[in-house]
Amino acid sequence: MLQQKLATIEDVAAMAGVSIATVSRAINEPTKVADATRRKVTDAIARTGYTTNAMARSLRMRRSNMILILAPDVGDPNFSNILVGLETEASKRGYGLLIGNTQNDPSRETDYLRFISSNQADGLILFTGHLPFGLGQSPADARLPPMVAVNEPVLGEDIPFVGVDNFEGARVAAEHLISQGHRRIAFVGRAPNREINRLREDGYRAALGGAGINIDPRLIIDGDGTTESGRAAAELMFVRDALPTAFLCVNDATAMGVIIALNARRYDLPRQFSVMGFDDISFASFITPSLTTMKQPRHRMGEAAMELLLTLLAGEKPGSREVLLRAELILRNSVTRPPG
Amino acid sequence: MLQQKLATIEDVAAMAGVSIATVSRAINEPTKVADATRRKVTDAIARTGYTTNAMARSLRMRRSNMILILAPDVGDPNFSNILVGLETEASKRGYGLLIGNTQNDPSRETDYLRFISSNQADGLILFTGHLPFGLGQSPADARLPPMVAVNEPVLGEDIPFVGVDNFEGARVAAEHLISQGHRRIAFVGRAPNREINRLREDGYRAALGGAGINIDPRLIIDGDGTTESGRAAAELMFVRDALPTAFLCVNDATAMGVIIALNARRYDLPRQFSVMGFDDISFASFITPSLTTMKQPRHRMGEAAMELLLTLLAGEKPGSREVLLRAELILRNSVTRPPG
DNA sequence: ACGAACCGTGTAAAGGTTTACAGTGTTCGA
DNA sequence: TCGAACACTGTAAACCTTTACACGGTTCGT
Repeated sequence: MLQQKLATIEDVAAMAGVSIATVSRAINEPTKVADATRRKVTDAIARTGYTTNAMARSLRMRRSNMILILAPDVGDPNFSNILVGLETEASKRGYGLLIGNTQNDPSRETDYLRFISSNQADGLILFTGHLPFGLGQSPADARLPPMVAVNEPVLGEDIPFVGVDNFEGARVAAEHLISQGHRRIAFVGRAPNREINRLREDGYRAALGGAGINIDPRLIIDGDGTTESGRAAAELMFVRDALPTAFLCVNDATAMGVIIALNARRYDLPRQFSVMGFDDISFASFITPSLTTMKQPRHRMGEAAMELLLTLLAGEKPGSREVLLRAELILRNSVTRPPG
Repeated sequence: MLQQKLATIEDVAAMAGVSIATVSRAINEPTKVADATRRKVTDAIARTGYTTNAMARSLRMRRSNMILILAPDVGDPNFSNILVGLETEASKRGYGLLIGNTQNDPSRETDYLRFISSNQADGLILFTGHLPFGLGQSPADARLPPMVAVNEPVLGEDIPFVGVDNFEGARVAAEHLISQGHRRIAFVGRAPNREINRLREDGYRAALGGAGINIDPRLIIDGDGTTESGRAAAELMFVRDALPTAFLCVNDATAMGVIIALNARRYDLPRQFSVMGFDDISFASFITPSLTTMKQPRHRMGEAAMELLLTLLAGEKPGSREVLLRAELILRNSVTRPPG
């Protein structure tokens, strides 16, 4: 009763009294096989509990129906929702997801490429913002595997990209602050060498420029996007004694740092200071005051990225090699009119 | 210069002037091949850029060196760190991780089993707390694939388990509150049919019992572990007009809900109420007041679970089929002595 | 000096699919 | 009635490894 070995296509063929070719066709191109035969086959499949051996199939077909996800940090609150989107689309199309957490370690990036070179994965989704170390440096492998970058673009490599329009989103955010009456607006999280940060800063500058506001350079503070950097940045402002009425932060984590610092100094938020984030991570609504921010359509980003990759994989020309989605303004309690 | 097709073992063999068997041995059992030959082979490998085709290898070896991770929600803040632990151990041993996000949808659970039955994954890590739907119901597949449950045990199935000692952890937490002088301690997040919740509640009861404290049943409130359920629970206490001096919450998310509710009612925390969580998720330190909680050794849980699974996979007898790690008390600012 | 043990290598089978090609039988038009 | 077109089905090759087995050559103990 209990089958020791898994049933193979041959067992099914024997039971149905046909050749293995016919079984294969009955499964993969049902129209090409006579009704009666097909019934016999499906019957035999049910009786044997047969499932196609994916390894043999991949070997023959030269593709694995697997996608490798390369992410610097799977714990990033931005990551998981995108992953769910990726996964929704992937499993809809019969693909599986292989996860590679690199922690920004070049050797791990390289290591994970073995999945590509060994045919265990057909394509690549990049969260890292750069090509995996070991890919594309030598001219030998000018042939890059099919891949798409998500969330963070890869600079100077013409890699298809799906993400949010950071420039536009930051501009909308800054304009919201301006519309509330703020004129002295800080930007926390400057990092010119990180594309996302740079774009958001540009959006901020564009909004202030558009409103005819001169930017006090002391209100622009470096940061690496961590909560701690936000906290430190806020403290720095007090040291410099150049205070804004509102903080536009490069992301929610940074904004939480700013809020923590201001709370610690016993300011009454948002009455005395407005704070705005970007991303709308899940905890943004839990901090006090709950965070006004720009929401990234993460699920859709994941879906769009996977969709793009799969069309690339199918050898078709994609509609566009860059998909920019709009961030949505989420109004909560951390922004109000400036004091006075 | 650019190889159209990937090099196979045959190309390497030809270039090195040996048979493919020797190449295979030079790679997999280097000691079994003469030094001079081995050098010729490694040389040829380098020149051709050969990598073993994992599909052919898996087909032949009947294992894929892949592990399927079945999780209800990859966005769970508890999840990612465990995943990193799993991944650390897995890639150390040459295994890859396949991710299956089930959203507690039985059909998705079943669907993901195709990776097991098609030989694409050798083993299973279960975050779900139950067998995937479709496994183990019919007596036919009495042969379960190698698997281990992590974080949440599978009830009544004798599945190897790695997790935290929830009973002991909750007891330590409750004892901490008692040591601060609390006598009226609420338990938020009762859910008798969820093993984790049940154990934590038991630990709470044990601590209070041990201290000779009678438990007011009105201080035990149901909850599903979400932030919203914590908020609702706190509100319910006010309605019931049965207030504790401290809230022991089944997890951090619930605790954050309680804190949000108390903050909203303008209580001064922790002076008027103490709140304790369990898990130490990353945001626990960011809420105000920062959360005193029990830290789960998530990274180690992941490593231990993968280690256990891999020994199972190797056919060896594991040291123990259940690994219970200790949760660590993390002192922050949400707990103090009761008022008065 | 002879057999045993051993070392290094090659031959060939096996692992389970997909699919080009060939073959058989039926239908249909002229 | 005959050939062509057609609808199904089968044969066998190909995908790329690993490994049992066989084989030839050395070493070594007696």
